[in-house]
Amino acid sequence: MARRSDHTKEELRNLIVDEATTLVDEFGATNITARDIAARIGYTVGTLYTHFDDLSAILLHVNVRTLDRLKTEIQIATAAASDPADRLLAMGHAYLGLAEAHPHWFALLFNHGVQPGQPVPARLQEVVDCLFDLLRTELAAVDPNATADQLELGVRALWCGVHGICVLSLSDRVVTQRWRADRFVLTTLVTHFLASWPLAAVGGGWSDSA
Amino acid sequence: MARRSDHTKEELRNLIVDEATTLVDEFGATNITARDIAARIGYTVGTLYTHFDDLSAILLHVNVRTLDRLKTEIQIATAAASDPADRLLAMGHAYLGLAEAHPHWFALLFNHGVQPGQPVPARLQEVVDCLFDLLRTELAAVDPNATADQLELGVRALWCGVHGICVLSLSDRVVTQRWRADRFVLTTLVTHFLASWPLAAVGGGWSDSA
DNA sequence: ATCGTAATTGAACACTGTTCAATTAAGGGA
DNA sequence: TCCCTTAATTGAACAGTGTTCAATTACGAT
Repeated sequence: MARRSDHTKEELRNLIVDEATTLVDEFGATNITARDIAARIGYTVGTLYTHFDDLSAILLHVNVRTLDRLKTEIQIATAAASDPADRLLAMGHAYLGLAEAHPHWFALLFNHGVQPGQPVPARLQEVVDCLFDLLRTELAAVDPNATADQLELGVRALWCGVHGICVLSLSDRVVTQRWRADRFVLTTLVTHFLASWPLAAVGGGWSDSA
Repeated sequence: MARRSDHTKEELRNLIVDEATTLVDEFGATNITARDIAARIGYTVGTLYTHFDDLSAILLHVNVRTLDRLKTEIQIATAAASDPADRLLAMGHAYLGLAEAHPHWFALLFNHGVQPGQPVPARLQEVVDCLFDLLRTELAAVDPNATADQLELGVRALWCGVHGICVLSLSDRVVTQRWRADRFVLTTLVTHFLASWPLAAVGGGWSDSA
């Protein structure tokens, strides 16, 4: 039953990640199995391991797709706004939008950690860096007088804030009452942040280049 | 080998949760097993299931402990500060402090979700509500003129922001470079937020009492 | 002392990720 | 055309997981 000619090595790899992505989106990463993926593409479970080291490796590639899509949607959202502050707000809403539309992708992205070992996928780091750059550019445009240190702190603070909204939005776990105003919270956070940006009081002497 | 007299029903329940809490703290929830817990307290795995429905139920009780501890530490931090704004900042740092000291507890708290079904543990909701109340009180003290709607949005925004810092701090997953300035980020976020609090522009007409 | 009740056991079950010898197909050389 | 090397695919195994349940054991009341 081996069908070596049906797909090239690379096609099959993509096929596996495609199917994994679909399954994660629908059922969540914790509810899918290696045998599920294999069955849906008409192969046996053993085949997965000739193309990937791990099930974990497959899921990491799903994360790359999620980040790629996030980047795309953020770029689209940015293009639609004209003011730097508006662009930052739009980026936040795009972030939240993807998290709401595909919670399982989002959960996998931040729960499925890389082992304490080094092997951080290059493509993943690359997309993250790109997103940070987008943020930094816009925040710098809001007030060109901000120092580099302030800028770095600000970017991080904004990212964290928006991310926190997304994370808590997806978990009616701890905060159990379903919250229907996440977008208002997002606007509140970003607007307040930008209203006093940059603040002279914070932003000096934190970077430890040790 | 049954030792019914060694512990009462309630003592044994506590013993199980105690051991689970310790193991989670050391190894992380994903790396411990029902048999591990049982072995460490000198019982068999079957015993766990006469006292709890699920392994998941045991982990939920671990979460209750985490929240209790969080509440305690936040109250301690609050007591040490005199200004409302300082208290809010101190609460944030206490939050981050626990997350850094016990990352596995923290991860379990926000990853181990309750099923879409209803059974939200009462004690859990109770502690969360208490924490929100603490936040609301302090934020109200910062500016007594804020409306109730603004207050609700503000509390949520602050909580989310701080939470996001904690979450991303614990994951060198996506943002892979280890970040040593989380406390500065926290100060930046909270300070900026409070510097323009409350903002008339946001805070009206978001609450849908439908 | 005996009995009934209930906690405890340990052996099973179905399922997971993962491995690996054996099988099968594809391509090249005679 | 046939064979032979190479490599992808298989399917049956393995160890380990959460979970169940009849059988066993110990306790408290009679």
